[in-house]
Formats: sequence, C-alpha cells, structure tokens
Amino acid sequence: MRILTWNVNSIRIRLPQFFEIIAKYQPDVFCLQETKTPDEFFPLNDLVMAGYPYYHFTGMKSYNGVAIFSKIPLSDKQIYNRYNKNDCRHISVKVDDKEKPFELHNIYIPAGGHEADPEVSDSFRHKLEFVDELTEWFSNERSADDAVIAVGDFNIAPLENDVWSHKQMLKVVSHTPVEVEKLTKFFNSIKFVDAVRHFYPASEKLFSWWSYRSANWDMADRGLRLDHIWVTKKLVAGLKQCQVPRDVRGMERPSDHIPVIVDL
DNA sequence: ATGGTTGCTTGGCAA
Repeated sequence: MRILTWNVNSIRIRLPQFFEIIAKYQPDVFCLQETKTPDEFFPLNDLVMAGYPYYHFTGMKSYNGVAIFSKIPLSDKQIYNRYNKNDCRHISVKVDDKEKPFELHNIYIPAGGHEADPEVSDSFRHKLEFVDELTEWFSNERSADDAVIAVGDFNIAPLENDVWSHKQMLKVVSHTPVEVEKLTKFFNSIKFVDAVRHFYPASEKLFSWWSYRSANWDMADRGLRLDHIWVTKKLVAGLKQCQVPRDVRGMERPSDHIPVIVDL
C-alpha cells in the first residue's frame, strides 16, 4: 500500500506535473491539498482516467481545497467544517483494503499569516484554534487502538531539523513554540507515530517546502518540513519505506511543496 | 529591515 500526500498549489495549473508524479510513484491512494478550485471546475475526469476510480474531494474558489483519490474502494466519506468555516481543509474516508482497512484523514492546516501573535492576527488565532479542534476531535472521536492515518500540509515544522535554522525560525510562523506545542498535543491525541521520521532520523535535516521567493532554493536550502504522514500504532509494524523526493521542487513550474510518500 | 514569487475567474490577497 503506497500513500502519497502533496500540496499541489492549484490542481488545474499543476496537472502536467501531477501526471508525471503519479506515473512515476504510482500510489494506491493520494491526498492533495490546495486544489484551489470549486468542485464544478475540478478536473475529475483527468484524475479518474489516471487510474483512480474512487475519490472524495471538496473545494472552493481561489483558496484551500482537499482531495483523496484511490485505486481501492472508499466509504464513510466525511467533510469537516472546523472553526465554524466551510473552508475545505479537512476530509476523511475509510480505505476498504481487504486485508488492512484504515481511516485516512487529509488535513490542510491554515498557514497562519505572518504575525505570530493570536491577539493581533486573526489568521494566526485561526491556525491555533484549528489545531485545538483537531486535538479535541481525535481525542474524543478516535482511539489509539484504531487504524488511522493522518496526512497533509500541516503548515508546522515541529522538530529542530524540520527547519533550515531552528534559531532563526523560532519567531517565524510555522516553527514558533506555541504552534509546535499545539501540533504535539494533536500528535499525542491518539498517540500517532511520525511515519516519515520513522525512516529519516531526527538528527538529519529534512524539508518538504521551499518558498517561491528564493531565486536559488536548492543552494540556499531554506526549507521547512510542513507536510506530514502520521499513523497509529496498529500500522507501525507495517511501515516499509518512505520517500520525500526533493527533485520534484526542481520541475518546470513546480509547486512550492514536494510529495511525501509512505509504503505500508 | 526589506523584498523576493506564485496563483487566484485580474487584482489585492494568501501562501
């Protein structure tokens, strides 16, 4: 079972790169974030024809949007309206794998703006409260004994080596202590395991995003690990491999995020 | 400290 998550930053403009990635990695299930389109303009037929007859997605004009596509049948499709907004950031499905069914959550946590102060910034407060809601929901509605996978662009880089400079990022939204603390509470809600750091030691730098505003992203390498795949303990023994293909950032007209891929 | 880029039913935002 191969699962891929990718913030495509518009599915419509990224279709050529999307086809190349899907052909190369051939995931069984993939989750997209920032599809940036209302459902009526979603290129559904293109994705189905790529080999994914089962799907669940929700989008809106210009912003956000999440999608799950699968070669394996899906059921119990849910859309969550967090923070009293219909902002298309969290969906889930059951992946009805014959041997090991599991529940899959695709989550796009708000970026949170530039000002890391919830008193001043509505978007930063939105981000913190969004994560609080996730923590509460998983604590109340799911258990550490369930087979659950949570993936997506969490817009938080929790570990020191998830950012290019821990010291220089401490006051920058995505790596502030308050965000890391809240993400850690969400992580601990049903005792998730970080399936990526399961393979890449925490002592080594690992990024999944580089800003567009850097002429030389590769050399400067001011990246962040914002994109995550977490699994509950039932699934840990089945973890086989992980890939975070950095070269995807060097494609023509790239997304600012690269895919994260886990085999179970 | 500032500005740097991309994408969005094109024009000021969000990322």
